[in-house]
Amino acid sequence: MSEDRKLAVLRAIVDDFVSTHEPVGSKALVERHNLGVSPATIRNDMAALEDEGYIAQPHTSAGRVPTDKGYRLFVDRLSTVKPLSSAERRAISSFLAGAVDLDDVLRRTVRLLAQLTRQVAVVQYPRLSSSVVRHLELVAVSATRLMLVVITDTGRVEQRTVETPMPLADDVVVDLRTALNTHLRERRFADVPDIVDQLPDTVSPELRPIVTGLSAVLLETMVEHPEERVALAGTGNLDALDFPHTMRPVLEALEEQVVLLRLFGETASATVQVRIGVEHTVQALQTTSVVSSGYGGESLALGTLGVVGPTRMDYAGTMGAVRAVANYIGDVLSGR
Amino acid sequence: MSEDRKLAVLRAIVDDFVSTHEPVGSKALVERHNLGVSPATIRNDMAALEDEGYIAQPHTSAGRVPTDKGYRLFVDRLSTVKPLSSAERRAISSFLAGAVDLDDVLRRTVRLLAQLTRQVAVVQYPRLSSSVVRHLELVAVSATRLMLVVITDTGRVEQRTVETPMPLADDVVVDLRTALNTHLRERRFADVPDIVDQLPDTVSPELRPIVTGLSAVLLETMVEHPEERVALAGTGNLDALDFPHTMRPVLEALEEQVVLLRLFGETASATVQVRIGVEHTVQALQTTSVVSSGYGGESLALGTLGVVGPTRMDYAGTMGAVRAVANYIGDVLSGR
DNA sequence: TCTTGGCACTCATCTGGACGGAGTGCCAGT
DNA sequence: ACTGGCACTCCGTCCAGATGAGTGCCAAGA
Repeated sequence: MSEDRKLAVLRAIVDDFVSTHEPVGSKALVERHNLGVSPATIRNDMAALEDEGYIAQPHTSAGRVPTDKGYRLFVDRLSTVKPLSSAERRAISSFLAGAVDLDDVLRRTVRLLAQLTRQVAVVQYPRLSSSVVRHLELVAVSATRLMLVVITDTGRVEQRTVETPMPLADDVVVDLRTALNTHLRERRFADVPDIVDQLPDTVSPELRPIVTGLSAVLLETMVEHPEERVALAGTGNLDALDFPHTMRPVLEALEEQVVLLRLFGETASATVQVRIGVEHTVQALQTTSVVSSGYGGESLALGTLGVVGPTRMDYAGTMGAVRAVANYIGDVLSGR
Repeated sequence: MSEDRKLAVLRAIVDDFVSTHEPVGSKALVERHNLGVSPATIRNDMAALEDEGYIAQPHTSAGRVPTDKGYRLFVDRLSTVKPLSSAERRAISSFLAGAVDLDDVLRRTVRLLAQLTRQVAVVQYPRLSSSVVRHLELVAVSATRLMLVVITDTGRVEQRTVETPMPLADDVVVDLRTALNTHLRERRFADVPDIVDQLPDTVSPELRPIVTGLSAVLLETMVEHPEERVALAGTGNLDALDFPHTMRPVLEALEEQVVLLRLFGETASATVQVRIGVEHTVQALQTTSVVSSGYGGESLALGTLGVVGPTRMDYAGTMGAVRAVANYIGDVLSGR
């Protein structure tokens, strides 16, 4: 029995099943692909593939369906990432052109990705940890209340209010703002903790309690509790038929930012990664596959984006779209 | 035939159908409600209600189902808003306590509302048009690029980048910032257009081209294109069974911010409003009902929030939850 | 040793008919 | 104005049988 043909059969099964969404049998297989052998031979190969766990039968006398393990083999060895058509490339640039700010860029990106793949798209905002502080702003919103605004090089804006232990005069606020910017501007977020630690020592004693309070909030905002955000689109592309009982758990998981971030926390590199069905650590996503990629250039790793869909998806096409969009948005954001 | 009893019958039908989700017949009706008459009598009433368009039969010899018109009558005349239980009240305060910023408040609110109603919740960010400018910030992100940040009294932060026609020195940026704040701080957004118009005249001639450019962006950001935002939660609560074919159009509509804002644009007042099925101007939502309310106090009208669910929903309970949450968040946000 | 045609077998799906039950509309009687 | 009775409609379910796609296995051929 030819090992090569066995793989060809697996590929054919995946192809057919992905497009028809129905179990595929030996006869249909030889008709639709020129395998050059008879159905009986295919049946032998299929039996072997089933023994090895790559395909399964929903019930006796039905065709075969790829297992998660089968998809894995397919993705690893049998499929090549499909480059986008030139029409699709054009769509990307025209879709992203004219974005006015970071929010807008990400909103457009996530919708674009959802549209290209006809699946649910998720785009993580540029991670704070790999950003640089562009500016810190301190605004008195009341006598004892400051609003702290952090602006990063990627255009991300984070804000937070801080209670001060005593009322502050306007010029004190100015001093504080200057002090903060002097020490933090153009510094990488990764370096922030060390700098913030020493911050109270750099100001006059009477300001120290205030700065100490500010430092705590700074740390919390920028390091400990860096509210990483994600944009989501295309939930309407989910097809109830693809999910055994309901798609409720999937929708719930998608709404849970924590889950999405965990998902992406595991994908750092700029290459396209695929996680299939049971490979997920999150229970609710074990009926789905996730295709993801970091964006922002080789070393930058600004963030991650990807799509979530049924395990039965067009991996080649989806991987192509994810890769293309990741490249594109990486260029856009690092060119800022 | 008693008009009162006819209404009682309608109420009973709505009650039963909402809880069982099955067409309700005359016999079941007299059993479950003490109407004090026989099924035959009820049948007469039902026939009348059907003639008048309040209820309908899915097919001959099935029970009756309320029509959108029936729900409308029910909501207007037959149901009273159900106050929350004390446990629910407690849940609200504990859920909202500890929110650190506006984003956090709205995120928590929308999840809370989704959880209380077991439906899809939507919360609009405080409308810019009814906000007051607290502070304007101008940050040079490169020689010819400024980032404009607007902070409102409700804690909302909007940002936008502006290209300047010529490179700007640091002290010029400071001057500009001061000028902007002098004229705009503490002004209502509604007054912004007039002020911005006159802005170029208030600065020295050499700054005029820059200020003109800034003015345009200011207007765009704050008035013409005020990116109103919404928070969404609970899409997992949608039940596929409640929607004829797929819930895809509903999910798509929910993702479309424009649609949601249109939905809410029509709800300004602080009282709870209900829009049922075909009453929607948006096609995709005609299989749903929306319960919404403005928040932010009688006159303030900061924004709107609400829930989207199947027309078959517990209107009394939902209206109670929406009203309570609107009150609560109104207090929280105007107390800032 | 690999491939192939043949064959018996399994089992989901479809069909059509029968049946029960829930529900209705109508009518005549109180 | 209400009620009980009655005939009728039509959905849902169950059953039996037919259909057909698909399999596994085997024995024969290359």
